[in-house]
Amino acid sequence: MRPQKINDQELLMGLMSVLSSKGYDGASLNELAESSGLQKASLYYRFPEGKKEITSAVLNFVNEWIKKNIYLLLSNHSIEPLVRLHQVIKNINTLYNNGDAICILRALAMDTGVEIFGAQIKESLQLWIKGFTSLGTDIGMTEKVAKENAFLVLVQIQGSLIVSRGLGSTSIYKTTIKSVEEMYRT
Amino acid sequence: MRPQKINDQELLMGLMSVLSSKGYDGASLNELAESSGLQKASLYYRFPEGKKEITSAVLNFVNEWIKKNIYLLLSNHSIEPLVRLHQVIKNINTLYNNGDAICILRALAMDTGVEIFGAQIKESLQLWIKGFTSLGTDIGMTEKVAKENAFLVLVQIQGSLIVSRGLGSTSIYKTTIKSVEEMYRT
DNA sequence: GTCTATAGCTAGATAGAC
DNA sequence: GTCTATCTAGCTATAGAC
Repeated sequence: MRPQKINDQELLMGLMSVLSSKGYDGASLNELAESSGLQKASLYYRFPEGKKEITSAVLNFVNEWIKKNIYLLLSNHSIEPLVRLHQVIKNINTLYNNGDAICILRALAMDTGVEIFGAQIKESLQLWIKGFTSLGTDIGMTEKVAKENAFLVLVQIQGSLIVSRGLGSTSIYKTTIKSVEEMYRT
Repeated sequence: MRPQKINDQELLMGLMSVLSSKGYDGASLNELAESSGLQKASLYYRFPEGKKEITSAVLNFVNEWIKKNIYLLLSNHSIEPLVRLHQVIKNINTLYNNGDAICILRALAMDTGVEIFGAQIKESLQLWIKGFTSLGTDIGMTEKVAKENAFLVLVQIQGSLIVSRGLGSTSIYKTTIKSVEEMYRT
């Protein structure tokens, strides 16, 4: 029982960055190993089922991150709604490197990825929507309007990440983030 | 000089569908050949530089499609603005199979694809934006507002495609299309 | 211009030393 | 628990018949 060279958190963060930027098919085990600081064979020790298990573990990690940093925070009634939003926006900016990153959920939502990881992707998106719906009702929106706005936030942020990447500039991401903040200003 | 078994248009359409749903790394030459109705070696006859040339040709095809079915149509002053919009929406619905397809521009906008095809992706996105900006100014928006709305249309449609795929339902795509139509109702 | 067959390589995955 | 070395399958790409 040797000590772990790399702990789970570091490991998953490295793996996530490769899966996000390259996608499931594009991420090779060599790259995944390199980014995580382990050799291929060691990755198989940590994830015996290989690439599928690696990806699934990363998606669980992402799901936990979203739960903690978006969903639970937006549902936390002991914090002022606009303060929650402000903190969540900061977290989202960190997650997406201020618009310069590819969302792993979209990277994996190709034919290959959806077939295998569809349920996990859906779960994360739903957490996101539930969080923003909660925020909306807390500032006085009806359930219906709050849900519509929550979808709009998700749609616009995902879309702005695509367009930012396609145009090679994060300015539309930044504009979009500002307009999201406006949506909840009372 | 044998006759071509498959013409360029059919060929490119088949290739596009695989590249859209699988992405650049995920699309194998075997799949590309199968979807196009030719054998691998025949694909190399048509595209001597291989997968890169195939993808580049498909992106040119997409660019021409967008130019004709979105940009030029939206800029056609001899048609009523709202009629142009209506027709363009129909074309977009066809392109994206009413929300059930993956946009090839987003499929290729991963690290691997952007590095090689970034300029072509950017060109198509800019055509889209220019078209909707034209529509906006024609119904009385200032240049600034028209451009903001054009970005919003692109961002929302791209985002709604992602979320539709992630949730396994096209309903948010359809809602988004309706709200786009609303944006230009005078 | 399209095909079958195959070369050469890199992918995912495993064996076994330490 | 991590490593080096290696297996096999599938990949991109090519050769050469028709």
